[in-house]
Amino acid sequence: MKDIKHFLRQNSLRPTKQRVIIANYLFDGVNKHVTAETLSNKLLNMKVGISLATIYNTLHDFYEKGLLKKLMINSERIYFDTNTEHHHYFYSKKDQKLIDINVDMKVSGLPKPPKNKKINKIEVLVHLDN
Amino acid sequence: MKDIKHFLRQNSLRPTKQRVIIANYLFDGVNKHVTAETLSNKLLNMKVGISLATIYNTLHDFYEKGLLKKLMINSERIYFDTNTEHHHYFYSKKDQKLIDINVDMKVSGLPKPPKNKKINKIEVLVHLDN
DNA sequence: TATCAGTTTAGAACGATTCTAATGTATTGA
DNA sequence: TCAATACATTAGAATCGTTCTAAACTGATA
Repeated sequence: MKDIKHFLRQNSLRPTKQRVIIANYLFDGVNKHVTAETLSNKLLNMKVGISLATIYNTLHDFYEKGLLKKLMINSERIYFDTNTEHHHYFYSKKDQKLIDINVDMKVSGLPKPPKNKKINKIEVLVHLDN
Repeated sequence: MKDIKHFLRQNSLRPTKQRVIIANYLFDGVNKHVTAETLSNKLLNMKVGISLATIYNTLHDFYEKGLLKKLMINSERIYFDTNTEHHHYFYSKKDQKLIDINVDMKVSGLPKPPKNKKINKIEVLVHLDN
């Protein structure tokens, strides 16, 4: 509690009731992938009512401060990942589920980027069947 | 013209005026990445008016027949790629542009997929800066 | 060439997200 | 401690890409 407030302040975020609740859930030490909807449901399960607008605002604010990574996995909704380290994913379309790949992987055979462009980062998405 | 109609029929698609126009544009031998919007604009430039609903229907129909690949690059719109071979991409967020990577690449260090799941395909997305 | 299944279309509906503007609250500094 | 104010929250409206609806149209078939 105390440290979540501290943590928010450290990141120039005013520790409001809603942000504290959401941060407590998101940054509890277990990495998570959430959407506005899954987060809202989780909060409802916890008997906490926070408006959707605030959930969107908060996810966005946390993202802006680098506390969340934004994922573009499918075009239906935006996923946020509490693991902001560069890493890769397994993705099961059937389960609509992402699983972190937390080991180093190497990509070989990469061609040169186009003129005047440089490589920022390489993302590997491993699609799962079944 | 003739062969586009033939091509559509081969793929169990009735060669209507609109589908012929769109297929002629999409499958002219030059690979393309389009969204419903960019395709609509392109058709308007060509002085062809095809309703948005038909554009969506047609892209979807072509996709269903395996003539287009659907891309989930960002969550704002759906991209379709006329190159249906498995391949990778450079992506420039700034330019909102995708560039095909048509060389073989190898990914090493991949962990085992979760129980009861098997790897379907591996997609590499190379983000460009600048 | 009549029939009919499949297609196109305008516009309505939808769903995720963003915006608006009114209300509420954490922070500040006196 | 409290007033002032800058920042947050909220319900509900708006937005925007996409899908649906249902009426009009057209390619295929016999």
